[in-house]
Amino acid sequence: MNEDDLFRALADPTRRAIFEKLAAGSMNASVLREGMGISQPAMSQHLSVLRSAGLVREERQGRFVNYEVDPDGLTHIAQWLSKYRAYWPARIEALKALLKDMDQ
Amino acid sequence: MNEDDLFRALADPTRRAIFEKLAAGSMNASVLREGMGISQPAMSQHLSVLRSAGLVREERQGRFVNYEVDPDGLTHIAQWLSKYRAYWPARIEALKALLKDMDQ
DNA sequence: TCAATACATAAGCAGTTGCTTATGTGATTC
DNA sequence: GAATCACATAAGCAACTGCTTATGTATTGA
Repeated sequence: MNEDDLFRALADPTRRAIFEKLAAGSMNASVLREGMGISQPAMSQHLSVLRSAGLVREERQGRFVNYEVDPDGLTHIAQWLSKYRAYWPARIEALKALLKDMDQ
Repeated sequence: MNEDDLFRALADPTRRAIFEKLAAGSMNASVLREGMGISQPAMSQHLSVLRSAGLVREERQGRFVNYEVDPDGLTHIAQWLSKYRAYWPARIEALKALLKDMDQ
């Protein structure tokens, strides 16, 4: 779970779509695959990449494997991003709102 | 300058190193290449990728081309990240500090 | 226990990536 | 204006990626 794995995992649009879908709520690999237009092994491989990047974690439930967003990966990106805060324009309203949320 | 270009640009460790070096201060491609162990064309190609991703911008100065961090790319990543704020653990102190900086 | 289900792994392949050397293009300097 | 310097582009190539089909491995239920 290093920086390289993280950015490389997010570099693929299909994996970002999977991640985004999981962010809406945890689900198993089969449900996750619905409407994505890829084979079952492809999904399994993508989930493996996301998992070793720390973006997703799994929990076996019977013969299903439930996947959910792992905050660790997101935290790592936030830390990477924070290194460059000197370059952020002051007018990022969305981010300001985010910070206010975090103060609660 | 879409999301795909952004994450794909950051997926390469050499490009992240270039970006990090530029974050410490703008400089031209030759100075940037010092100690990086890649050829001049390789550097030119990396800078081209970073530029079309919106992470870096250039300004010709005589026969030199000065490169600097483009805040647009970072803003875009921050926006992407903010979509998943629901999953951030409350204890991200670094980010909290960042937010306080931005309120000024 | 045997068939079915959910998922992972193996193997192979076409397309992409990052690098190199070679060459082209502006800008400067003599 | 010819040589030089800073950088970009072209072409080619080895390595990597993301996909497929085929097969393996747990888990469940009849």
